[in-house]
Amino acid sequence: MKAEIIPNISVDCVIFGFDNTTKSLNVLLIERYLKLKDSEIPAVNDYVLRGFHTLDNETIDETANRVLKELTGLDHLYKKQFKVFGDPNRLMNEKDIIWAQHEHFNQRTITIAYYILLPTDVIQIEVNQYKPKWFPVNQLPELGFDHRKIINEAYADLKEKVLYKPIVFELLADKFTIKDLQDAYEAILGVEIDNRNFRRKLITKKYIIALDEKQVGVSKKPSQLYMFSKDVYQKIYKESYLISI
Amino acid sequence: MKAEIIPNISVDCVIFGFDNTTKSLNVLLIERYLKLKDSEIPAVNDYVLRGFHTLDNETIDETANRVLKELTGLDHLYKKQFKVFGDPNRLMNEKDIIWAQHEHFNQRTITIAYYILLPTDVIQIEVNQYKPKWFPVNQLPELGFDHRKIINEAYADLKEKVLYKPIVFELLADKFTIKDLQDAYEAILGVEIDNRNFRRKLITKKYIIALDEKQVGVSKKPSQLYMFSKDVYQKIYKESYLISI
DNA sequence: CCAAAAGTGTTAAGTCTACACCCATGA
DNA sequence: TCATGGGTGTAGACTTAACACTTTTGG
Repeated sequence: MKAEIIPNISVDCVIFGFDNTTKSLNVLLIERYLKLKDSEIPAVNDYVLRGFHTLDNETIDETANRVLKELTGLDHLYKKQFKVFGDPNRLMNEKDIIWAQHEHFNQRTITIAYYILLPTDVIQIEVNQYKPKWFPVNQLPELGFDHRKIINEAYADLKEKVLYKPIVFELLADKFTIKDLQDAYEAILGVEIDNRNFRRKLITKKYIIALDEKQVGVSKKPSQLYMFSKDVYQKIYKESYLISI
Repeated sequence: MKAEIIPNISVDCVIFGFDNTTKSLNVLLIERYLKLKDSEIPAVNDYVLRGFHTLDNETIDETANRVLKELTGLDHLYKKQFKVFGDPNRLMNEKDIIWAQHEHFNQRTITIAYYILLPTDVIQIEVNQYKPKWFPVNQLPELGFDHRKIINEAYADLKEKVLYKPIVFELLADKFTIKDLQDAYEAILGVEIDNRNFRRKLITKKYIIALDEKQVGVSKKPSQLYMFSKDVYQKIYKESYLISI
């Protein structure tokens, strides 16, 4: 029995990648391109998030995993289901309608949106059949459907969560420097952070563990590498009820 | 053109009410009862959350509003869409199957879950046709479908959010005492809070405003009433980036 | 020896924790 | 005048913010 597509339920993934070199928080997008035969200029030519319709025998998380596997080749990425976009008119601008006719989907679809965190360099986008491209979250191209809204809401959620959950680490390699951490926070929050205070604060944390290793291949003083211990973190933060409204 | 039900998409609402008298965080549930003609004992007799299927011309939020209007008579309650429950086998235990046959819904349904915050005493449950009942969140009755799971996840989300967002106030009347606030936090978090430190901390906040009013009708020293100013809160917290992981 | 980024210290202000008694009121 | 819960103060530990220079390294 082959699994059937559920036509009105989809999953869209906002893949955030932190680029350590440019210190930029990026979003992975694929092109949406359509040229009708009677026209010179393309009828649709913009970017969208990758998404799939859910199959009738899979969970929502599994749908998200399929999207991720296809686009990144990876399993087990950090992913957060953050909101449903279900406005009846969400796919109703001109290009979306042209596209929907061409792709033969028509009825109202609600989409369950996830965001995903990873360091950009763990995936090789060149070899992917969908030709995905990274765009800085603050310089997005023209976007199809309601995907600009989805990305903006994902980003807002990320900005909030990053302040009180240890999710920055998902944007970095397993071994990172304190500067990397700071760069990631600065890129996400769009603020400058005092380097001395930041180091002091973070190095004191028990779950940020100095390794017996330094950076290699840099033409300057190589910096100390650290790792994040989820286990230690969870032990410490089992119950800490600091009300900080 | 009459709006049609979307058969595979529903909205379920976890209505949390804080009862100031018993100092208990409660959940509003309705009974699910079914007696088949050939049997003495009811085939189904448990409690569930109230939910509706989404109509094809309404947003998800509007579906949630319909649920709330019906169950509480109120609009404009604080509501948070927190998670989608879409496991293909989520309605597959014995009673759920009997119930589904009886109610003529069968196919896989995904439900978009909200939680709602209000003070229990703003609604009169006795007059409602569905005979809803409050249950302390820590003493839930037997629950149908996957609603125990939904409630538990709603509660977990609430516990987390209450620490860094000003949502406790949604559980209290517009005018409240500092003790009320403390009781609400204690009920939600299941901890005891030092009264002196709590008062000091909260009274200092600019957005917690002392009124020219005291409690009336209490047979002891009447306490000072306060209100929460959302405006002041938002002005203060426009951008405060304290990383507290 | 130079360029580049890593790494470091101090002070003052503010916040958190722990702890126990007096006070104002209505009955 | 009493019972009840409202309301208060302090000291020590800790955390934060603001601020600029020295050190280490590879090339």
